[in-house]
Amino acid sequence: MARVRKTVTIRDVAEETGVSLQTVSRVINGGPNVRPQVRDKVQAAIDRLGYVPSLAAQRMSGSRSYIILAINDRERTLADWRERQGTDWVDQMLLGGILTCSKHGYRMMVELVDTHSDHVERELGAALSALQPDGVILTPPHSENRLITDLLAARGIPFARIGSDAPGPGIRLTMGDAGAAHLATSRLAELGHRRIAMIAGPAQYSLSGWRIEGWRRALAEAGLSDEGLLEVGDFGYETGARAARALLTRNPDLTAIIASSDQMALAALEVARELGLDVPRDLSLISFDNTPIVRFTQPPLTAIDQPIAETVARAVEWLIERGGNGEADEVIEVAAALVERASTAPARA
Amino acid sequence: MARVRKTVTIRDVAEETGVSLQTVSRVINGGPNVRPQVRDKVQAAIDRLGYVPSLAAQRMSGSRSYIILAINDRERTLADWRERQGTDWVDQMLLGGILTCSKHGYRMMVELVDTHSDHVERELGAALSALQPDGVILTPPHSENRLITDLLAARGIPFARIGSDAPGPGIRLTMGDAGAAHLATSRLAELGHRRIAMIAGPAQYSLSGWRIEGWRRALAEAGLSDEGLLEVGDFGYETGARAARALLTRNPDLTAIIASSDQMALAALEVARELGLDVPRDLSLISFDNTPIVRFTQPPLTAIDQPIAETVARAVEWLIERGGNGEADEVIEVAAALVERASTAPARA
DNA sequence: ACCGAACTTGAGAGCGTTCTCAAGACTTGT
DNA sequence: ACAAGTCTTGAGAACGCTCTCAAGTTCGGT
Repeated sequence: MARVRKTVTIRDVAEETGVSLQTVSRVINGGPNVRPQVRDKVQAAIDRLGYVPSLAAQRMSGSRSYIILAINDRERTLADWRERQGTDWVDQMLLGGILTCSKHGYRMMVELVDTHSDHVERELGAALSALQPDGVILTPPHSENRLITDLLAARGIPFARIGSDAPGPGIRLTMGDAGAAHLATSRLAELGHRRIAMIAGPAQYSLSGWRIEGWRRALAEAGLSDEGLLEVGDFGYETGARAARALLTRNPDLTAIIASSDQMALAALEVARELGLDVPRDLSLISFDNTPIVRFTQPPLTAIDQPIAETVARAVEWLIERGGNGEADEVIEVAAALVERASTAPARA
Repeated sequence: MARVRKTVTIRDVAEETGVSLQTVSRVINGGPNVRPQVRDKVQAAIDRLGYVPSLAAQRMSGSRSYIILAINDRERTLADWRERQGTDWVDQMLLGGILTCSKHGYRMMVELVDTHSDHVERELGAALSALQPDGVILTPPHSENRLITDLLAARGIPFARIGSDAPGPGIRLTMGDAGAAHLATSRLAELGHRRIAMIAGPAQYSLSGWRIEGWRRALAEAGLSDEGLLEVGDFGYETGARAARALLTRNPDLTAIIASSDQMALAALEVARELGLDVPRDLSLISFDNTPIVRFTQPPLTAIDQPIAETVARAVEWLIERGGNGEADEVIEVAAALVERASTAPARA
């Protein structure tokens, strides 16, 4: 019915109630110093007219932009996407972000930025100038890129670094990578495995190192060696397959593999099949990520569930609630969990 | 190095080059009537200063907002997400949209809106008022919601309806659902299958009907009956399992199933396994969507590849390029393809 | 050369909000 | 009851850009 042709502005509300623009503005922003009676009257008019402040205008007048910008790696995102490998990381992140943003009246935008180019600064700078976000969320590997963090710090934009605990500006969020790898490895040792390999992610991701560290520590605690048991992939299927093949041919006594991504675990599963190994009878397999895919493989994979959505949600919350005030030398750790499925079993005798 | 503390504005560029704001604005927007010499000088200054126009200010001054808003169903998105069922639809859509938007200097935002609530109008209206997008992309089931399309039409915002060909305002994009179902069914008939069942999606989605129609037509052409071969699910795993069980117990002679989503196909695969049926020896299976999951099941599933990303890309392109000018009684059809994998085989003798 | 047309440039208003600052109304303490 | 606050309200500028419109400049045809 209320067929809105012309945009309803704060002025309409002011005229409707007979107060000044400023008073309406105060009501909108929950500002102090407004008589309850006036506040109610204005709020009623807002509801009646269906008034919603224009984001653009709010931004213009020097206040917040109500936008949180999430930066993802373009190259990897595109590759995942093109090959339909399951970009579920993006998905989880987006949803965790959108939900939390909307809870606070914010919006989330996703920007794909190329890590490897010299244009990083230009690309990111352009996005920041255009959007003027109130906060930025950096995912790996951008969260470890000094160029980027410096740029953000110089502009005074609060930001969160996910998957990084390198010192420097910005709040840091991690997902308990070392602990998770330790947990997975210990569990395998508990099941009687003595030769437990790791297919790690690329070295430029700190989390790769943390996982290796957790794995090594658990091995040491169980009195096991890590010799010849580490291979590195790039999180993708191809390198995962190569790594698995190398591990399995080099170590005939291998009975368990921990892969640093679902894709690499999938590859290991396939390689095992090719080599005539049964999972989990001959080989136990644990993956990182726990994207939807691993529930439907044969057998379903035991996996470390990375709480990406929750982590991003926490990052958003921090940015909105405390992003404004100064230094943030804080590390938030969101715990990952081990989801046991059918790809793990006691070691063969 | 150029450590930007204060935002660079159009005024800085104007002063730097000694021309008026208006002239700089013309250069930015590629407007006509600027001497090449002046244009170059201004452009050089823009590059030198690293100037990027503020989206908010551009929007304010009455021109475009450079924002395309994509509306998704909140309920379904959340359910998918919570259960980690793979929200790949969102993913594909987002990426297709983001890429195309950024190619044209636009941005894409995702808004989750609840279909079933009476608040649809309010929720969407608020988003529109706040963002003032230059175009809106509606996905099913919103693309068929009269309340929504009317609201958009009344506000004069160009919009694209994906997965709907119901007459009405807005451009419509479909993904060849009838044709795809026909193709899948014919292929199965070709392989010698005589009893080919369909697990369809819910009736409120037009595409469910189109797929049924394509299936029926192909059956008729092959001289086959559809009796007792149709079940309906909600695209999710649970209802898919229920439907598959019903079909398989009711029809002992059934040798092929087409499922209207990957999740439902996965469910059918599991039900077949439970019933001791081998896929594809005893039962052929074709799914719709072709999300990453189906490549890694055992066996990998033959699937109709829904070109979601491309469809959204086309929608975005249309909105940006021709969204402005008036009526859009146009239907764009993006073709789906059949990707054959190991879940289909000749009918058992 | 001359006139009208087309091209090029600039000045100023306006978009919808919030910020700063000042003025008026109401309290409180003595 | 009066000075000194504290609350409440409003006026006007400012944010960065594009629009409209008018003025100045160049060009083509005769």
